[in-house]
Amino acid sequence: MLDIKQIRREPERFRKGLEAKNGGEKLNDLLELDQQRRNIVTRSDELKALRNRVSGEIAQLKKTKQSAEDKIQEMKEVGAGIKSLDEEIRQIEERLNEILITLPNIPHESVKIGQTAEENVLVKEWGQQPQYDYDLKDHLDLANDLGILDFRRSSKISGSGFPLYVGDGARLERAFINFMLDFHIERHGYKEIFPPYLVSRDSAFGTGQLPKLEDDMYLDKTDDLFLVPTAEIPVTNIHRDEILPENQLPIKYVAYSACFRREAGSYGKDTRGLSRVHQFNKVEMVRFTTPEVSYLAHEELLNDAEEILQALNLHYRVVSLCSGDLSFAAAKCYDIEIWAPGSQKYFEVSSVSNFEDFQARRTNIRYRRAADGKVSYLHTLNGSGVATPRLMIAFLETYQTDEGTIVIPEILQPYTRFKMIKTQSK
RNA sequence: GGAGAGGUGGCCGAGUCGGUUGAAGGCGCUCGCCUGCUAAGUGAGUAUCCUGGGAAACCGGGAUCCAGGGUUCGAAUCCCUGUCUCUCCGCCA
Repeated sequence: MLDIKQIRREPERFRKGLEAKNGGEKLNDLLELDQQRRNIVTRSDELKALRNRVSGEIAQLKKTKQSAEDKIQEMKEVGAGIKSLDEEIRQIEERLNEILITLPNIPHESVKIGQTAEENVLVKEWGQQPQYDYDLKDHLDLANDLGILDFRRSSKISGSGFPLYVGDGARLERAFINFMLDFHIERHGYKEIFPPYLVSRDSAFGTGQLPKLEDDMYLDKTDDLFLVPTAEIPVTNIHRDEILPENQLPIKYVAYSACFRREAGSYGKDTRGLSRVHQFNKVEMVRFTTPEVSYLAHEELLNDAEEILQALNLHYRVVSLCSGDLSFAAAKCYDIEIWAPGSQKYFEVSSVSNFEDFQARRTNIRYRRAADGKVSYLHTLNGSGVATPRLMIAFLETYQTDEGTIVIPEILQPYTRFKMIKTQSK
């Protein structure tokens, strides 16, 4: 959520920012409502001040057994006036809020202005596309032939888009998760969180999934709970409505969670095998920082995610999203795209975002500055570190042999407990 | 799922028959004083949000005692609904 006071102060800056993000033209309405609201609040507050004063007088009169009838009558009218003004305020605030909660965050100054993903900026590449002297399979053929992934049967269980890992495939998936968690905990100093997978409407609103992405989440209508599309939601909401002392910052959490996404309206796009699924596993890093250091933290976060792929020796590139491709809540975002040699494509495995105070405002997470004791909103950031399905794609395709088996790199072997994946016995 | 108890400031905890209670008291914390260090003692301060004024320090007004409604001139205090926590019973991985 954007700050109405800042908008009031520098409307043109916000107008530009919102336009860069293909955001609405509702700024004038917003400012008009804001002005109306403040006028009426002033009138209501004046009446309340009067009522408070006279009520005190009434109390005194009653104490000394004098009649207060005329004052009580007078205050009845004042009370009615307050009630109607407050009702007006309520209605204005409702309309104001409706606009405010749908305005996206505005991009950081370092973000390129652009419309679509076409205009994203390549920031760096790590390693290079590996070369092979034999024909490559894509991950789905590999996995089918090895018997480590069974979409035919999972569709029987749940429908399309739900992976069923089998045997060494299941173990490899679990190895990824544990490897990544340990890596971030031990090398990058994150605290591990194991969060709930169902979250309330408030929580999903807080991180910015609601109201825009309601249709992309699975909803338990009976209890009005959403299955998490990312651990970002529960983990960020850990500190909702809190004021943290500055010396506790930065806070660095890492969480594994299953993630659930309906992927509504994405038919036929990237749908082969694991590239786009309704349920997947992801290790997510979340940081809470002071505003001063959040962009430093953003770079660190990117680095933390990259190191996973470096440790696994997988080629990737990093792009900085242009303004139009940024998510609703993000001020800046890097995507890490991993190379899948069998598919001859890059796949997004991680999104590393700085939300500045946008989520903090929605979730009401603040901190108390050490210097002067003042309270302000902190900054939240998060990054996937990383999502497994596309990691699996790149991994299988990169480490395939000419016999269709998969070689496990040494660093992962303590987790898999095997060095190679061969065809599973049925 | 059934029955009951309860949600007050950073924490504990008091709030009488509704009336200067943003809220006693204590702890903690901050600044100062004092005692050669520590402990003890002592003085002051110690919520957030909205709004008006001011460059700012700050000053004025309003709101907030889980949330939302209601009763009332006036509610932390009464009524209703929701929500969360705890206890007991049932059920269950």
